[in-house]
Amino acid sequence: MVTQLDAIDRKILAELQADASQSLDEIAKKVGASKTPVWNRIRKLRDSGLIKSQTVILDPDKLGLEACFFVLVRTSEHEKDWQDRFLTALLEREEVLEAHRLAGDIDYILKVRVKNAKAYDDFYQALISEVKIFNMTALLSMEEIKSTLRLPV
Amino acid sequence: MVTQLDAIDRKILAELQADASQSLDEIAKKVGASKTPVWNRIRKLRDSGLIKSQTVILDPDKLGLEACFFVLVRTSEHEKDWQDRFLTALLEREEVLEAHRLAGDIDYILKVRVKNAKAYDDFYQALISEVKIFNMTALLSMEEIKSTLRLPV
DNA sequence: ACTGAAAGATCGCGCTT
DNA sequence: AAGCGCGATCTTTCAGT
Repeated sequence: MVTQLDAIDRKILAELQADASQSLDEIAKKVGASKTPVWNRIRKLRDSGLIKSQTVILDPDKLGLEACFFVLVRTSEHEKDWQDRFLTALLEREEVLEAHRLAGDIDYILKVRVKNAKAYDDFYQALISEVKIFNMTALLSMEEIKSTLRLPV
Repeated sequence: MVTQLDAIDRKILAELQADASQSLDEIAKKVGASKTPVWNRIRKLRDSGLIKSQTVILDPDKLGLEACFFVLVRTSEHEKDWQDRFLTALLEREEVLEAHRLAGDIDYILKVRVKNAKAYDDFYQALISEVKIFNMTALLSMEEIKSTLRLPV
């Protein structure tokens, strides 16, 4: 936490998270301040890195990416070299939307978006041919109940 | 997939995903077309729902949300009423960033962002007091290797 | 379907209180 | 720090290829 946020900063962040295409005037009106202070605050939030970027959210189904898997990965290898190769493989593959290194029994979890089960298998085969993996369990999402990157501010 | 995308649509989507704050001029130049057609395409993409929304991405650590858990949920109840209450609970809780209903052994997976382990326990206690859950396993993320909502277009 | 132009909105910033 | 206001820029529309 770089700096303390006040109530107005939080309102601004909430508005931007809800819809970043709003004009400065609209945001200013909603948070109950005028343009200049709001503009200065947004700039500060950007510069501090708290606002990392601005993007559009696409509908994966409409892009034909209808299958979502969560993949639990266990490895027997814990050397630096193996880890580097594994990480590189994950970063390079655009079907991998998230990858986390975990504490405990399971070493990694991935979120993977692909066209269908066949495409997942292609991904799986490609990955295990690149790096040795002890065990990989895929959990198939049947329904996305909730998906947000809206953080409580 | 509502409509077939051509190469220019894909380039536009890639640019918008990379940085939605770019001006129309910049995008037009990068995709090698002029403003008006780009503007018309973007509007079509919006109207079709392929572009769902525009938002800012915040840094969770800088907001003090330093703990990320993936939660595997098994339930013994499969009635509609139970499911409704569970879904409502998930949708209401802002620390739940993602929730998927799964095929197979594990019924649900959640992604939960909170301040610390204590905050996770608060969430956990609140949830199990609201709805009966057979088994819940939390996987603690040690490191976010990759996190993107950038879909391959 | 693209180009170019032009009206209107919005931004970014300096000046003032 | 907040408000005003102006020039510059960007968005959006439209007539003409």
